[in-house]
Amino acid sequence: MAKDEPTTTSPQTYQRLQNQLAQIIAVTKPGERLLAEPELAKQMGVSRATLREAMRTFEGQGLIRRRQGVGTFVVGHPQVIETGLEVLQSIETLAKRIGLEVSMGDLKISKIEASAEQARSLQVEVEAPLLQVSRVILTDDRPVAYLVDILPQNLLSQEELQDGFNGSVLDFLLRRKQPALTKSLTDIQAVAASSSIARALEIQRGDVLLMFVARLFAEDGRVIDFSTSYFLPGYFHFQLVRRVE
Amino acid sequence: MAKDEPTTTSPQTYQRLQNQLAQIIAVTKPGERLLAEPELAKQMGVSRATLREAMRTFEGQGLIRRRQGVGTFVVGHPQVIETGLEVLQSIETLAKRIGLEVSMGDLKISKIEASAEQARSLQVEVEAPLLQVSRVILTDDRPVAYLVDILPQNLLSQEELQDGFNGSVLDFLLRRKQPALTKSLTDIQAVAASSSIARALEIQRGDVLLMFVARLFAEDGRVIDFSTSYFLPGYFHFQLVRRVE
DNA sequence: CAGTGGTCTAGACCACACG
DNA sequence: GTGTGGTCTAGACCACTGA
Repeated sequence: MAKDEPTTTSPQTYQRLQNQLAQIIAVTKPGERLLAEPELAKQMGVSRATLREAMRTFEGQGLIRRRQGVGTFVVGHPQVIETGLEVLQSIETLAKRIGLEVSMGDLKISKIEASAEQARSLQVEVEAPLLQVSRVILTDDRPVAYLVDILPQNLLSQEELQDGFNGSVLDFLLRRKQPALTKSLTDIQAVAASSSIARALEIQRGDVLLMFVARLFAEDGRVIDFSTSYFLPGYFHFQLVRRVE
Repeated sequence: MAKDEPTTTSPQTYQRLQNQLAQIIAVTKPGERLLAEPELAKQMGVSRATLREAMRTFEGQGLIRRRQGVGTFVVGHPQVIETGLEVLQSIETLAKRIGLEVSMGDLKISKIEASAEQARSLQVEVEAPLLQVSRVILTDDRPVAYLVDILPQNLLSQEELQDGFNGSVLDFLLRRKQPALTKSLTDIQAVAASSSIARALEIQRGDVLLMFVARLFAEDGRVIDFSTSYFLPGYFHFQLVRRVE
């Protein structure tokens, strides 16, 4: 194991704190609340800022969940959504396959005009009419993914989405069979949560997220859907077989 | 585009700051230094803590680079290493293919004993002798990836690595042809940089990183190498074709 | 050595959830 | 209202770099 080799004489305060916090979290039952930050900071003999810094780690691992106006809670070990990346599947399909219950929250469907980037990705003109579908995936009342689909309005009207829409644009398109889909070209990145996404996922701004940016292609080569997906670490295991040649 | 809809009356200070900072960075030539933090904070009328918070974004995007004891510098737009994920290739090979110069820094080769996790991943006994090879990839003197390979000592001795070793364990194994490699099973995650990794990559603790955890398999099914790779966002574009079925 | 970023403090005010 | 987490301040000290 690679060790931290501090060139300083004593460990940083936040590292000491992290150990103490790990203890506290370990002995706290899932669902229970931690002491309020000012109180906890006082007990541990540090300022609130330092305490919060130490807490970031655990928030990032999904071990605690902080809710403004309510408190900080210990989270039980969640069930992980494990999947290969070779085949494009909706989160809903994935979850169903492993017997995990997921629900959708915060569904927003809005008409927008193509920005320069969107126009390029979707192979349409700038300011072309687009439909934007955004939603949050929850498991056990916990937001774990934030998904945004953007597609030309002529491919999917707001009205069509009313009946039998489970939230997944992909599932909807697959069920409709028209146009026929072939593949998705996905870009994989790591990003820090912006304020709006942090709010949607009930995490802190700056927290780490895995992001997929994908273009979905039809048989005729058209781009049908431009999607951006944000995943909380710890709740998903994306795997991939890479060939050696 | 989804807008931030602040329920509050005025935007947060750090958001205003980010706009101002974006301006400053835009008009500063790559390689030039920004004003010192206390000075900059004073000019912008905020505390240093708030300024630093606003700077995190740009650090994460690789637009600025902070070096303790030296200063904060504007970074020119780097060349992106773009690649599909289907085929396992070393960073060195990738870079060469697109004509990008990379160098290796901070090479460490050490003998360790298998931890429980490592033993499981490599299919060996706990405390079995392992070789750990860690290194940093630099382009243009900028650390962009931190790579750790762990493999059984009987597969690769410290001595063997002396001659013609470019840093890539994968390239070395491929060149040796024995044992024959078949595939890599890779797990994709997003993580926050720990103190030690932040130091190696010259970023801030907590900054966002893309992480690959991979097991490399030989023809006979043995696990030859257990590797962990950390990538700075902005310097790599990992792409993937996902099948629809 | 002087000047930089890295960390920490004590305190304050705000936005939010809930009764 | 009360109590929570979210943000911000002014100041301090430390660790690091390079002259």
